[in-house]
Amino acid sequence: MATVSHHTIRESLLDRIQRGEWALGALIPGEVQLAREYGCARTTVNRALRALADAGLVVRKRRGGTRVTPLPVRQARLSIPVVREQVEDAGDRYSHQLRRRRQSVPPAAIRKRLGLAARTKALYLETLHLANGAPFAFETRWINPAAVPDVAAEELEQLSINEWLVRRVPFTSGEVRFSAVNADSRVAAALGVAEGTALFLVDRTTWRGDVFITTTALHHAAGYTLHSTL
Amino acid sequence: MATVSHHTIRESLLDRIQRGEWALGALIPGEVQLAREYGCARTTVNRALRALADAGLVVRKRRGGTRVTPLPVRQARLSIPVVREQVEDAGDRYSHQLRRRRQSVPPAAIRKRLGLAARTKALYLETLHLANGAPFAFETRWINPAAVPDVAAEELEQLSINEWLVRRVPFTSGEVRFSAVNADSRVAAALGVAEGTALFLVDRTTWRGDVFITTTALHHAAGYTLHSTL
DNA sequence: TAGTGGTCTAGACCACTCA
DNA sequence: GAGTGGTCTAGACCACTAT
Repeated sequence: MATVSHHTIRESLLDRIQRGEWALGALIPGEVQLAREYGCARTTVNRALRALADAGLVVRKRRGGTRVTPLPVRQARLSIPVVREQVEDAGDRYSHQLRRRRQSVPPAAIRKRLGLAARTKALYLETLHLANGAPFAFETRWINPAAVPDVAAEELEQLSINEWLVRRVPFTSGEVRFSAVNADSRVAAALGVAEGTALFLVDRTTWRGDVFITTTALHHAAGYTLHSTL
Repeated sequence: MATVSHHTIRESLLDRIQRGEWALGALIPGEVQLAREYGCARTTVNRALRALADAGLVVRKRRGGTRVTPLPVRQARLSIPVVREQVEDAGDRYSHQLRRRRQSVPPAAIRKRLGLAARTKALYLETLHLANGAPFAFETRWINPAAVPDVAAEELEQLSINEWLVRRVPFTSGEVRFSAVNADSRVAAALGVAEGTALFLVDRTTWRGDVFITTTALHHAAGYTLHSTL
């Protein structure tokens, strides 16, 4: 029997969309109709269409049918790996240095983000990540002490705080922000670049339920590129 | 009857993973087992698990079972909208200026990327995108003339080339790169910032099948931030 | 070779929303 | 009210791979 997989149908529909069989914003045939066309169960067509909808290529509405997305907004999926993996995936040797570690009262902006009471101390860490011994990224991080078990200093020699948290403290949601900044003197010194150099900054905040866990700023060395396919 | 939806199961499993019921890398019960536990069809459990796998929280292998991802690599989904929408979504008024438009022989790097023969001319465009009249992003773009129908200059007064291409020329695949660069004199002048200012650069290349369509560099004004949830 | 996930089917009922 | 997608079920067979 002619096996018609949801992959086949997905590819076929994608092709038909891209060839312009249906205009942008136009209605495409319903699931029942397509199932007849392709000679398969409606479930199979449904799965193919759901995949296309996930990819943002069609928009589906009950009773309203399925339409080609009017203005195709392509989505890029970025994976945000642990720094060590980024370095090792590039074929480089990873190492890290804990540069600073203290308990202190965070600045107001951070305190608010971590949901701490005034004058409460939090854990502050500065880590330098290296690739083949050269600075790769400079990380500053605040940790909500109430949300995270104690970290022994010795542990941080083995595992960067970055990876330690990923392994030990699960989070339920998070936010990332990417931007470009000129290196200030402190970061420039840490990364060994000239002050003012454009750096790729990744800001991340994570929490579990409604408890903030940590917020971190990762300044990547000059030339760093984040890429993805569309 | 107690309706057990794949959403319910997904949430429940997510919760159990996040509460640490299974260690990182540990095997979780099979689909049949879970179906019994939740009192539903295997198909339903399957769908929930597939969703978790898509999100990168579990890894599934035939015969090998389903495991909690050893090192959870969280994925961020970024949508890359048309510049106009970015501006308008922020509540600003969008406008654009076509600053330059000429046919010329592209530099070797670009020529190679577009797959053009030596000395072939391509279309080069410079566009300034504005938000409330202030520079928002400066776009330079090379277009493979063989892949794209002629663009009349008048059309580009109505629609930026960015949006014109999205609407008129479907593509099948693409690549994006994000990085930080110091503004050179030309870009600095266009955006009205000091030379050396850190700018967020988005490089995009798209093609249809194996024909290159266009490659573009979008320099965003200082302070631009791209964000996403994890 | 056996066990696990991957997938398809045929049928059913539901939920939403457009006319 | 009716048509479309959303989802669940029960059963089946297949494909991969760990042992």
